Amino acid sequence: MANRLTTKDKIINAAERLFAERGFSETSLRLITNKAEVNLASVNYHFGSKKELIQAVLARYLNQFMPALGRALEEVDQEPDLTLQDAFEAMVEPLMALNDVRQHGTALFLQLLGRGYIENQGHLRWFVSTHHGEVLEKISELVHRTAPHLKPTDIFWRMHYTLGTLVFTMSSYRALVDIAKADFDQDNDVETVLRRLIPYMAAGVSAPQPSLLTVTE
Amino acid sequence: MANRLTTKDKIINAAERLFAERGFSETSLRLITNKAEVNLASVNYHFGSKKELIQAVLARYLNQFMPALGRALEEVDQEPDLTLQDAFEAMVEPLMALNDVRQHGTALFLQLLGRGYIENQGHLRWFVSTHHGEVLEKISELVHRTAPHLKPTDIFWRMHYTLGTLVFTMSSYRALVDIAKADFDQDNDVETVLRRLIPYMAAGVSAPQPSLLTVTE
DNA sequence: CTTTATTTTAAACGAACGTTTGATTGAAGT
DNA sequence: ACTTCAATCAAACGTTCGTTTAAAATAAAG
Repeated sequence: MANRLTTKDKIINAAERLFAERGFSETSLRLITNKAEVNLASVNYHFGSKKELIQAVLARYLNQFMPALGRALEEVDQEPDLTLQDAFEAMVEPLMALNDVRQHGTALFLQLLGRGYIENQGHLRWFVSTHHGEVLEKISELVHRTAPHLKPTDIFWRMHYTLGTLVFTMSSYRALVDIAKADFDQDNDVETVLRRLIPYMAAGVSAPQPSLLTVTE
Repeated sequence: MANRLTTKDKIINAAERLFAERGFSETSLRLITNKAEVNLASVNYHFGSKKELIQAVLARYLNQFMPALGRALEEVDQEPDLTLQDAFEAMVEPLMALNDVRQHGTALFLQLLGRGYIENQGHLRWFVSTHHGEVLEKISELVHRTAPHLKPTDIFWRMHYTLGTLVFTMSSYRALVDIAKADFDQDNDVETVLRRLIPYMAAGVSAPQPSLLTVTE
């Protein structure tokens, strides 16, 4: 009957759920420690500060996901006639694998990612691009290969559009799934929501980009 | 030399800038009233509460934008062979018109919209759909007309993807424009950023949607 | 000018927050 | 058995927050 989880794990498990649901600054340490059934002071004892707890929560997923994504992209890069659709689909499995590290891990990670990007202006963007820059490079490379009509600057913008689509959708994940159920009687799990996104993102990224300078009338 | 702005306007002008930059809950009334050079208590005197101030900030833009967007959509609806690209381009002018109501109004509005959607789970989503439901209906209708291969549920999802693309891009507006300048020596104003988005969104929304149920392999 | 509303002001309120403290516990090492 | 040390705990600390109060200042009305 005893709880085999360490205090540190109980904290991080409760924290990520609440962070994903309510955002970082809207989630107090008192709420986390109540939910985790540990003492308030144990957060600062085990993690140092709230900020370091947030980083630990994000790092647990990033450290698993980014290398796995890198490997999946290398693999799909061998494919001779690769489409952008294929490249995006290759990202689903590493994302879904996060469900092994933790129940609802995929949804939690994407929600946390969205929260992190929006809440703290540019901080997470910097962290990801410096700690996992090679993976981002690889994605650019694959996009360039499968959509050679795009200039590097177009690829830059469209990767950010795609990130926006992904994290905004996932940060509203619960609400959207509930509406889809109520209005269309349609059930959606995480993987369905992800796969539903792919045609949109692939078509968007590879769309022709007309010059913006010649447009007046 | 005298300041002709009322206290109420000074508050709302300072508040929207800070809300857009830092988010609602990260912006204290003390910060707003310092920036606006008014007394702390005047917020509660003129607006009642912080929550009502947030609503007033958003309402000022929504009440101008939504009717203008509605008119623009009605107009473009007359067009016999309308494309989705045209429909999206029709939204640019109402958005840019927000620069008249306030300097940098377009960027501010889109940033505020993004903050509102993400920060308070579902509250703004409910407000917009109940107060401006006809305009959203009109958009769905136009999408259905220009992309008749999509089911209503597909349109629902893709409208939210598009909203995500738009508000995420605009909430990172400053950072993205700066990176584009540094890495590609490319200058972008708000309208350029908006128009650059359109091919992506139009291609994404009108992409074919394969069935998700048959996929198992 | 006097009286009445309206607006502005300084000050304080109570609540919630992240963090620190210092005592207490319980297992490991000798 | 005694010591050591990491872990837990209740309690408090100092800040910051949104909001309220009641007096002072200003504008409007008679």
